[in-house]
Amino acid sequence: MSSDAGVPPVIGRVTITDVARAAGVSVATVSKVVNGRYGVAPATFERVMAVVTELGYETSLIASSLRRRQTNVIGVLVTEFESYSAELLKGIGAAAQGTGYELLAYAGWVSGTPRDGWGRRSLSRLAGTLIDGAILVTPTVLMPGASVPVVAIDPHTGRGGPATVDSDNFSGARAATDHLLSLGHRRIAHLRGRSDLESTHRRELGYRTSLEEAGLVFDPALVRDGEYQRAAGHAAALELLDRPDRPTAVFAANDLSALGAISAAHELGLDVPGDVSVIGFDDIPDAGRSTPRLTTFAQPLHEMGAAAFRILLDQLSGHESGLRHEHLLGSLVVRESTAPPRAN
Amino acid sequence: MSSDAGVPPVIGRVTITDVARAAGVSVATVSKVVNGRYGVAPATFERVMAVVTELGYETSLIASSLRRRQTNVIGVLVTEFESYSAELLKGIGAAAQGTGYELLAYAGWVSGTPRDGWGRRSLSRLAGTLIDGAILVTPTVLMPGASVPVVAIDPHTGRGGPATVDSDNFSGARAATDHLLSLGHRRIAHLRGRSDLESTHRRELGYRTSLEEAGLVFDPALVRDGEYQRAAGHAAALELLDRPDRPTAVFAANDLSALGAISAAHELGLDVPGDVSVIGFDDIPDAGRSTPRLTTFAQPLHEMGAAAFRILLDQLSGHESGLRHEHLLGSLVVRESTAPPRAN
DNA sequence: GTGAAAGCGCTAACAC
DNA sequence: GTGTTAGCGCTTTCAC
Repeated sequence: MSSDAGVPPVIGRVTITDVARAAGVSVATVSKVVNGRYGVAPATFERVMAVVTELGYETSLIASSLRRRQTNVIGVLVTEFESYSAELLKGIGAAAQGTGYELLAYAGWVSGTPRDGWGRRSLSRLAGTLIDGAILVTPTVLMPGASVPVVAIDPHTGRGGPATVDSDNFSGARAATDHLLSLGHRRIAHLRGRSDLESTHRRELGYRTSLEEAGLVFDPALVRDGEYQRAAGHAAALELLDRPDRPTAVFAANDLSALGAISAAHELGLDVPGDVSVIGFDDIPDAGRSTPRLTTFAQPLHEMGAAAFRILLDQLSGHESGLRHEHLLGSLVVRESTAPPRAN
Repeated sequence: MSSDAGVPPVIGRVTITDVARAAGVSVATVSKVVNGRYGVAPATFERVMAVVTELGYETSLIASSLRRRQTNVIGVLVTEFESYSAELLKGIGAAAQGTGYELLAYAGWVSGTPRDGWGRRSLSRLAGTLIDGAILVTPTVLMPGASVPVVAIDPHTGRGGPATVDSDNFSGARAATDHLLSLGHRRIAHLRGRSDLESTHRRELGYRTSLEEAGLVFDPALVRDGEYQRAAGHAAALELLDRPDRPTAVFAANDLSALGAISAAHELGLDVPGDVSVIGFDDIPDAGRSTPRLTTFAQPLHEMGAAAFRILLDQLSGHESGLRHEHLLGSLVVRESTAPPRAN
């Protein structure tokens, strides 16, 4: 019967005012109790706490963050939740355990709006109030004068701006292309990523450099936009593979578009890797479960997320001296989607 | 030189007041312009917009949500970001595309605090202000009187409370156990999940029911707590397998603990599935990439997430008639970690 | 030891 | 068409 021990029922959200009224004190006192400030009589403390428990009151993160300076919440800003960002998130989450910080992942891209602005927009909307610091995943524009510490993962920008964490896009692309080359492929197509991302250009450059060093002439007709997406990769691969002089291998700028390429090949009745080899980039979880299982250049996504969190923590605690640019190495993972070209 | 065309530099976050001052209007007018309300002269509109662009102003999600009724943001509340919640998140994210809602995933469990309360706490902190509705992932306590629509995924509670989405824990566990049974196993151990979750009990019940129907007596010594975690699964399996009368097969209540069991077996010099078969539950991405690849009962995590989002959207748009409890079916995925017991 | 009051950035009535 | 003002829920001086 404790639920009606003199405390009137509250409809909707329980606010500090409800608690104050029920406990017969002012909101200021409730605030002090809830935040463990000094200067409250033990008896008052008890009484307020009882009501707090009774009503199930929790201070509103929003209201308090509006007034306070810090929230102990770190924001992870992504365009949307897909494999890549989800893997980073796991790494960030693991690193956050035990630090006392809570994580808030925000997918701020509303389809239909221009894609570029999401990072800046999300940051502006959350920073300075809700979050103490932010990890930006693949931001496309520089954000000077951010009001909180920021770490960017695989950003478009160079090293001049905020702290960054990235992986070896260029050498990874070279490793992927070299793998195809060493298998004996000579007609190697490339499915490019999103043109607004720096990683796209670095991967394409790696591809072209490897081709060149192997003494092959770069053929623009063999390059298509895969947009880092499954559907786009599928469509692009369809065009590429549906012709007599089709390439014998495809280097996709990420796994999603590689997976799209595989399904396109299947749709055309082509065997992978028998008729065409496909290699991806990232090593997202799905890469290990496709048929055939995807050969890819693996990025250490968990480690990248964890590194970003650590750097941010450094900045938050005022260690300006902390490492500001971390570059992590990936590795080639050879599975089943690549093989020597069929003898002609 | 447009960056100093009469607009004073602003330090820190750009607020509506800064814009108002720079444009020579009141904050109310800026608010109207920014929110596209009627009653603003074209000239004023232009001028304000120019300053907004100039300064890079974005309305603070926090401040506006404190005042407004709705924010167009849906909260996904999880204990932490790990494989299970990450997969759900991807499904939710896909369903959210194009709906105009933004997603905010909040990991509200700070290690060191009691685990039970996180859901209620997170919800209280965000609901009524920041988010219009919430998807709770594996909540452990009922939350009556939530101030926003809520959908729970795999909740502890029955169907009396909020809308729910779940999978077939009982029949999935039966399918997993039956698979082991059909291979000829008779000594089958079970690694239980977290005791505060309903799914744990239903999976254990499925296991025991299958055993019983096969005419086997349930042996409590063959059941250990795997806690749904890798490390706990490892430790529990170590005990279970390091004895002469060790079981020939292990049914782990989820993939993480199954993966822990496999590493424990390897540590003991046991071959999987040669010496001991291991089967998991969930089919998280890692299940497809272990050595040996894990046999498991797959839950349709993406679909579950998408379903939860759809139900929430229904509630948000006032369709009280919408489906309130969705039950999705999983399927057995036989890979390499299970085989008939070695002939003795 | 406690409460009144100001103010965080914003929106919405309501004046002007 | 524009500005003034109140107030969302909270924290924090500063009186009492």
